[in-house]
Amino acid sequence: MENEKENLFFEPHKRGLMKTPLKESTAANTVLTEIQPDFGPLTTPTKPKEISQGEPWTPTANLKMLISAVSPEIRNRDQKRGLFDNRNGLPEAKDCLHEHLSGDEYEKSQPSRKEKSLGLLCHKFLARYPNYPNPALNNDICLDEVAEELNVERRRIYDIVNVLESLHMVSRLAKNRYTWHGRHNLNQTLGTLKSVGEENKYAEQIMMIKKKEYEQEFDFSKSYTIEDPIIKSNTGQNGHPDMCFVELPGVEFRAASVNSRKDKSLRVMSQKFVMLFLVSTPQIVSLEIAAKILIGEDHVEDLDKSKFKTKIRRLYDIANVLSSLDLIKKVHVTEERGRKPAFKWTGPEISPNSSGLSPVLPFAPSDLEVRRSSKENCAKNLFSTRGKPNFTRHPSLIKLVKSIESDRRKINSAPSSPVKTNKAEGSQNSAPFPSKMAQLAAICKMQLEEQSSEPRKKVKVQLARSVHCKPVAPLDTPANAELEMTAPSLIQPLGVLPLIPSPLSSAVPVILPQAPSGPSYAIYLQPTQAQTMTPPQGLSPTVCPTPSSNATRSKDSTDTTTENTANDAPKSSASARPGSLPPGLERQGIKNRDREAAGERGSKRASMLEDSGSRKRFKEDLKGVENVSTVSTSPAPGTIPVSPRIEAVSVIPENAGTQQGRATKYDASVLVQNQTNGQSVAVTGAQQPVPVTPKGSQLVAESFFRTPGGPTKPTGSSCVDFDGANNTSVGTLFVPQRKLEVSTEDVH
DNA sequence: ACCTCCCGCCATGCT
DNA sequence: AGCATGGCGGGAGGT
Repeated sequence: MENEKENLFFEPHKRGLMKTPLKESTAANTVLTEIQPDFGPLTTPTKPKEISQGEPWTPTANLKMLISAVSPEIRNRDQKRGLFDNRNGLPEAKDCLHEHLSGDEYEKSQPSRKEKSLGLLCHKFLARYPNYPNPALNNDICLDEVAEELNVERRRIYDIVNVLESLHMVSRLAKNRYTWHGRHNLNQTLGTLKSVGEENKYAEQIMMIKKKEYEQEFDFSKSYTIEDPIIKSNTGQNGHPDMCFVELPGVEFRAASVNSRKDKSLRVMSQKFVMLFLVSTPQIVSLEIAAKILIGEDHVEDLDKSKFKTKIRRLYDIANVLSSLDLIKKVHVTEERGRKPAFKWTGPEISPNSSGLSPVLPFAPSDLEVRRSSKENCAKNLFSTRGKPNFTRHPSLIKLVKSIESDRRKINSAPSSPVKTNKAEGSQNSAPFPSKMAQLAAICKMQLEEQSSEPRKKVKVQLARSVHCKPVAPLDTPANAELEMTAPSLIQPLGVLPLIPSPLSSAVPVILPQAPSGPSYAIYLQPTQAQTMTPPQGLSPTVCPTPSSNATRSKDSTDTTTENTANDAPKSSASARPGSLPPGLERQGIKNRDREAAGERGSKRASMLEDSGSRKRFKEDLKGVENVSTVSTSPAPGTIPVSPRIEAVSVIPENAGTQQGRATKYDASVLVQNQTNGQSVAVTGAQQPVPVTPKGSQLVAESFFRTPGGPTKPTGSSCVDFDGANNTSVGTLFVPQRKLEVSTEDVH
């Protein structure tokens, strides 16, 4: 196809091809590492030269390097040919290439570890596909091909794909084949994950953990382990043990094999990890806490070290991919005890897909309808088969099915007009980069590719925009200030909040994918349709304001601080975020976001663990709690007497762009809010006034299923933020006295 | 010394 | 049995 603007729609793989091959030097990879962020020179790629570290790079050079590094083709040619596979240890190849090199030299020529990092690999992978692929085109991904082109073992591709799958950015089509969905479903997915996270009371869990830690520090009493009831509670007892993979309609697993491991898979971990960010007010999650929570869900009991380490390893893998997607960025939280690795959410602000859950959400009726339909679709799929016991479906879903189908038809039939998205939205634009060299390099490369491949300036524009956007980012700042102040207030009685998982959660309808029939993905909206979409949940965010203050404070001990970093703001990076689209594009972007309205919620699956007795107990507690929790959201001021720890936080931002991204994406207004509130705002792109045209149905695909209101829904969207805040705050409490420092990490 | 996390063995489960 | 997936953790690069 001709692609219009950017080549967004061409087939995914082709993109890669488009790149202009500069020359690659073996060193290219190396270069990547060091590449500087500048993009300026996107245009002319010069020849790449290898750069020695330390050498100053010119943008052009960087680009070249990146390209070569990234470009599969190039790599294939050269590296592949011999160098590349060190692993294989093909001496011959090496020899050929590096005959002249001595052992040391040879080694140096080899790609460094960083160059082979999953994060960089992910960037390369992502560079191959548009953020918003044209559904009408063939968006299939052949794992073998990708692995070959990127010169990596297939195992690595699985790591990436699994995480992308958790975000519904890809879906398994068949053996060795995946379908690329890009960011079309992302907001929806995130909204759903947020809802599920809320239902699972992750915020509370986080708080509990922090509390425990805090207590331990002070030797309060026993050493708590993950085992605490609270944690456990979430986990299993209620009957809903761990949550299962949250699926979107149309994006479900089609392979039984896949399903078999669903519960343990990286995918689930990835979703849970994302949930933690979405429910946390400061949106900063340390690996330690994430690991504890994840372990807790699985098996509280054995929290042995090895298990913990393994979990951490996995989280790094996931984090690398999420970082490549610009959804999170690495930061460090510094406490008295030391520095702890953590990640900060830099993705879009998400309001939970209320799937009906929370009345809170202010959707326009029409929107609701739309969502429903989408849900229904989901439902359809979900219901259909798959019997995984683990999943639960929400009753309300059923209703929707009909409408969904009709929608689906429409959608399918609808002509797809190329969406304009600009890919720029994605990472490419992001001029601001993350600190990490690798990322930068990747980004640069992506940009280059785009340019080369695409015609356009759009990209440039976007870049520019992104830059502008950043200002928005400031959100954080306020927060920081507040934090400190607030922290004290945050204190609550330890026991106050019931961390207990809500029973509801169990109730939560899970969407089951069904796989059977044709790939639903086909359904994806078309641009127009997209527009139609309802405003996402995001609306509610506004509501949140209150929380904002809370939020601010609430931040967990750690994070809190950090974010503010102004830096972040700037970076914002619009870049990556899809949201940040050029004006024209924005709409589309928005649309995309919107669609998500419906959310499904996953249910947890019952895991094996837990003792029944405790479960019961928890369940009961939960019930009570839930109610409470709903309420609880509101902070209970003063209850707890803990000393706040967050006294001083120092942020060390480096790059920081965190939130900006979000801001970028969303309207200014939104941004404003954010700033005001601090982060709490959950704005969804959807809101944006996008005039859409309707074909409302289209959305369908995207929309997840949201659970219709679950029974009680614990927190409304707005509440959510709130909760987070509370939680956080709580966390803070626990942590008190430490000084937290957050620093974004750069690259090293 | 600690943080990261690459790498690939090998289990799992479908075909 | 063969192959696709992907859990898992040893061990090494980076800082």
